[in-house]
Amino acid sequence: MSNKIRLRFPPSPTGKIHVGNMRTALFNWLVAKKKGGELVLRIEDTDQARSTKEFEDIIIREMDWLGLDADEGVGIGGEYGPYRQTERLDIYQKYAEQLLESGYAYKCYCTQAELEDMRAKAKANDKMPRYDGSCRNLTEAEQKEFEAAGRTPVLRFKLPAEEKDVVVEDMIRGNMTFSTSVLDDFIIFKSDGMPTYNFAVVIDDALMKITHVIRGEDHISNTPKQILIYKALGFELPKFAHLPLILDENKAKLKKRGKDSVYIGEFREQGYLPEALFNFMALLGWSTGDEEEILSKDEIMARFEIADVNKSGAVFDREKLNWMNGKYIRAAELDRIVELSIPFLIEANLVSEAEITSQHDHLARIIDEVRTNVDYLAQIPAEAELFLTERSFDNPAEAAAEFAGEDVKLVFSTLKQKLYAKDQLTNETVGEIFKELKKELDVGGRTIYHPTRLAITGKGSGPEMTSVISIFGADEVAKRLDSALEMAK
RNA sequence: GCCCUCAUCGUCUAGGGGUCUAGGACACCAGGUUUUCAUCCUGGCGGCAGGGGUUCGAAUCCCCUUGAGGGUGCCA
Repeated sequence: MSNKIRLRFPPSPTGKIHVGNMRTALFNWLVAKKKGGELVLRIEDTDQARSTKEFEDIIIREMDWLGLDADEGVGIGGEYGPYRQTERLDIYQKYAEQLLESGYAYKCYCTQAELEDMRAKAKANDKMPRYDGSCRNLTEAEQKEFEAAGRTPVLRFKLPAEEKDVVVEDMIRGNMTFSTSVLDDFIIFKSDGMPTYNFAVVIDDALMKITHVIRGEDHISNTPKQILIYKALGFELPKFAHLPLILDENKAKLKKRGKDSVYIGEFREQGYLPEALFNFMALLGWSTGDEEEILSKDEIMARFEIADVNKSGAVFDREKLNWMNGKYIRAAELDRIVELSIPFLIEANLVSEAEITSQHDHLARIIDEVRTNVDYLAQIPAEAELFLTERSFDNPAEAAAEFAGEDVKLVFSTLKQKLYAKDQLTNETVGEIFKELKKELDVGGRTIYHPTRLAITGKGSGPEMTSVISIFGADEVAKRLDSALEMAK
């Protein structure tokens, strides 16, 4: 047995994983890896109505994409398994039994309707909804009676009379005190035979030897209940840290089944780079304190301290993510960006599957040119289109008028001639051509550039002319120049 | 309602009694580079929620108010 620290990421597979959950995974990963500890991936699937294998697969796939590798857990294995809660029922039952025997739990036969009634009444009287404890001291005869009536009991945790205040020590927030008077005899086993969240986490975290529990702020009020269970079972308490929430544009908690696409998969599909999302998520609720915000995984890991995490919620700012992702796209190896961009090009019907090998260098040249224009790779086709399709004018009549302008003919013919005079067209050589053109011809710069751009690309703006021309090559440029002149007639 | 938490530019944040006429990043605006767009560079706009204390001195400490968020489930 080592004294390695052990952390866990325990999502429930009840929806597609989004940045809120993933940021929690990220911080756990950071703390674990930084200190040479272990990260456990546990699947909390006790909500039978909503949990699906599909969502579980998505969680694993997206963690993998971001490089958040667990050391142990679902899909990996380990000595503290199984790691899916539905496969640990016998374990929960055993501890529930123990609680029942030691008097820390009791069976409750109240129906959902009765409980709802109780809640409604409490609300009407401006009281906090608390279970009234009606089943707390049922005799065996009474219990038999309920069972005979076909009622299936739940198990409730009996609040220990000796506990007055429960103090949660939090690595980020310091101490938080809860009076047991605001707690009630909460359910630990549902009538469907499943443990509740508050019960299962404690058993699992204790048995899996978790040393640090880092989770969202939305779990703060669960913590005192869990601490009571730890104590009742004689388990050692882990350290807790509650992260500030990631908020939507309305400053509300991100919803797992919400409408806004903050799902990790959507970022992947839109061509965000994992290291950009990683970097961005790390900066939600945490910062290095200095001015550089583009940080590698290693830098983040080296500088991350859980105690430095903020206490207040952070709004998810897509604009800033876009900026950061664009930075990463421009800084990345071209080959990688090309590989990642090709599917988008195929999807947009700009190239065929068959062409990608023969056209590879040409595509790479184009992608390299247009990457400066995009925030994410799904935007590549729109930018690359003009290089991969026939020319089309937004406004043919206006273009024709432009081509009919004074000196245009001269500019085009001189340009053509110079293009063929070079044995190679690169940004540099094309740049020289334009310099010569300006010097030799007595025309304004606008008369050179604007009609030329319009003739070649059909658009009024776009990538630099030197790139445009060197990408198209002399023949294609000449062809387009000629046909532009035809339009002017 | 009750419990808990939080509170610096529109957003993400630095700041932990004097060096703060509050620093950076995104966004926005302007200028430069590119005779275009974008990239890139420079500059600008913009904030300590309010009120009381404590102190020689408060963005920083305390209290109250206000606001926001979370919880209040046989969801996790």
